[in-house]
Amino acid sequence: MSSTVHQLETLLGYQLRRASSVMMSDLAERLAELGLRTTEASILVALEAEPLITQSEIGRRLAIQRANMAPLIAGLTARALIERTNGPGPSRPLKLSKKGRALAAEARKRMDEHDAANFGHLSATDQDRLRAILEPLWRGR
Amino acid sequence: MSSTVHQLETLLGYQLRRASSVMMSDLAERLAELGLRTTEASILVALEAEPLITQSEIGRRLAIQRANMAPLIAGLTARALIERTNGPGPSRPLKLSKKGRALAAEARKRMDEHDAANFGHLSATDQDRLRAILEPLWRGR
DNA sequence: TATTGTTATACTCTATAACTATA
DNA sequence: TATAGTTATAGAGTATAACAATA
Repeated sequence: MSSTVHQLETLLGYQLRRASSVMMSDLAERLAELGLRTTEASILVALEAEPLITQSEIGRRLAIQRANMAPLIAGLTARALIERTNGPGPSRPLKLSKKGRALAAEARKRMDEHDAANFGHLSATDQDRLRAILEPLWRGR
Repeated sequence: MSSTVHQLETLLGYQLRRASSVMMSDLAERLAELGLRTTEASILVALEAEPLITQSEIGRRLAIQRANMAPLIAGLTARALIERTNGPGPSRPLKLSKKGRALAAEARKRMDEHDAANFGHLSATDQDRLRAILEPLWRGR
């Protein structure tokens, strides 16, 4: 019956935050070897998975706001990793350049290695359980 | 045998990031009603749980660097939420003021509500499983 | 009018380097 | 010397507001 004051570690939200922070650092390190930040890599990989979508559509998929997409796309374009196509209207769908496609594949490989290194020890069942818990948290049930 | 390009959502690391991001936003909203940012609230709650530790020790517990602790502590001190004691040496252990203790309790309550709202639907077993997966990720096995 | 893309701006968290003061 | 605290500074991600161009 001691007046135990709860530690932050008892909170699942806190556990999630600390785990995510360490995971992001690990991923950032792996991607830095490719000259990519995590957001840049996620854009390349998203575009690889779904070619010819617009930058605002990528932003919607990755939860990056329009205003923040602009400089990211500008940077990737300046590095000749992506190109704008001549779509009709203001949208200008994006595509990976040859160089961009190769880098996207490399980035995807690093992400796979990151996942394997950090979650590979979990059983397939536990991996499925984890996904089933996490996904509704950000998709909103 | 289609050449399916993997989606980011298949990666557990990505799931963790998106979930953590949404959870942090939710928590930040709840704490903002108390005039606290997440880092500030975590410092108050940590100090409530373990009185009279130094600011660098708090930083070690919460993974906040010394250099970043300085302005945080200065801000909380200016708001009369914490006070420095006259410990020997350069350490100057911290303590919550009466006002700080009350706010820490409020913050802790918001954190509990946040956890309940977002993880409360999970069975006790699933909550234990989640903690057992997350904690080693940041403690380093 | 609604959407896209852009610019400007600001806030939060995090990171490194360098300095002072104290044991 | 090792640790604590501080200052300055920078990078990265995220947020809002406002504007122009296009359907």
